[in-house]
Amino acid sequence: MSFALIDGNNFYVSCERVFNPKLEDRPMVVLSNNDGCVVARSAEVKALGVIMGEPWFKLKSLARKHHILAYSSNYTLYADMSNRMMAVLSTYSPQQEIYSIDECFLGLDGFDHFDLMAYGQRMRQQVKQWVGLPVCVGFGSTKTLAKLSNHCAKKFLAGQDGVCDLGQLSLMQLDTLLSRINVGEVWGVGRRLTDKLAERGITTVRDLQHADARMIRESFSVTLERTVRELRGVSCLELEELAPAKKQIVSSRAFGAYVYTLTGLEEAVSLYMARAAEKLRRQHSVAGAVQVFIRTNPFKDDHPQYQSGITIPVASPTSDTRRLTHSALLGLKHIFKTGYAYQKAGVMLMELRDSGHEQATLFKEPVPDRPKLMDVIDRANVQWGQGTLKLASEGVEKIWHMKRGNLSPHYTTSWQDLPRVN
DNA sequence: CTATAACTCTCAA
DNA sequence: CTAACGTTGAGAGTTATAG
Repeated sequence: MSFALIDGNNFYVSCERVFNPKLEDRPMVVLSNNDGCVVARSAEVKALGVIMGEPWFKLKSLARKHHILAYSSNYTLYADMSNRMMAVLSTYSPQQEIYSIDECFLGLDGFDHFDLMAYGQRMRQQVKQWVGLPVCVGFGSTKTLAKLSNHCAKKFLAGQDGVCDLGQLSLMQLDTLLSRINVGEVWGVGRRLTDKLAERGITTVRDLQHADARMIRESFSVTLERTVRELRGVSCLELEELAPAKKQIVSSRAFGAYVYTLTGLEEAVSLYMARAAEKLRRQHSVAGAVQVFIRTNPFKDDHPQYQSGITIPVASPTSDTRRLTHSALLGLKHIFKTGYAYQKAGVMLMELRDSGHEQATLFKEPVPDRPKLMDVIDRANVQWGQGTLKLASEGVEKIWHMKRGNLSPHYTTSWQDLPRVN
């Protein structure tokens, strides 16, 4: 068994460029919610030294100097583009694992005598032509190696034209290549681990590949030991074709403007719970407990700080927005303290299980579930847009709404957003 | 004491 | 003019708590 890992290049940036070709070759970024941080960078911006996650306001002067364009994130567009890309790639193997919005693994069982380099080129070419997005392809005998291979393809380290197959290198070539890649590029090795590994003299991928497995398990973790094995070509991570149901569902957001009142927080929590409950119903689960949390802005150290959260069990597991919201608002009242500038709130659905065979309750619920009502609400919001039907507790003013200063049109999902051609 | 729950840390996109 | 810093999910490891 071997794997392919296909990854979109600067995915969000590339999505914007598909519909606005003037952005090609321009230094540009896409920002996180509230136009807060840089979450995607074009090659031109990377060359200027802009790092991932940098707060946008800190880049303002650099941006002026180099005419960096910044787009608010348009997740509706990116999700739709992702679906198109995944659909094309799914035709290249009977086994696909969609790992994130911009990357997927393919299982290559029985592709032993394929010309993988040519196969990868076909994927690239077809995704570019049919969807408009540039991608890179990496092949390897384990998922970790396929990931690393993709990294090489992107950096033109051992690949040609955005495709790389580490399996085609001789042992000597591979050894040399791995000794030139920093250990931090390995899947699962973040900044913290990079530092800890460096203390033990492990700085390159090659170092990690040859590290003593028992030492790694004892000094680090079983996870890293698995990574070492995978680097040696021993497959420890399987392809997960169907995503398992989530064990928890979170909906949280920073506000566009500080919120000071309980009413304001109640509106936000109601909205977040509506989104979370939609996700819950989509995977046909019910929740046994609800967590709600609020906090002030931790970056403002001259402001009084407060953060709190509370978990409220629901009387019986449910996916009914009204009952879940009721519990969340109960919790919110409990933790709310007046006199603070709140910057973020969120809800979490916990103790999830399959709906359908719910435990019969001993006592009658004060508020009974209304599954048909929930179904009508979900359908209406899909058909006519989010927020078409909602609970009154969400309110209407929403002065705390996200900041999205430079949002591109929903080119692929809204007729209204299509530019007029005259 | 052990078993579990709750919480913290790390990583990923 | 100033102030302006993401979201979601998982897993492992550690600490607190119940019995």
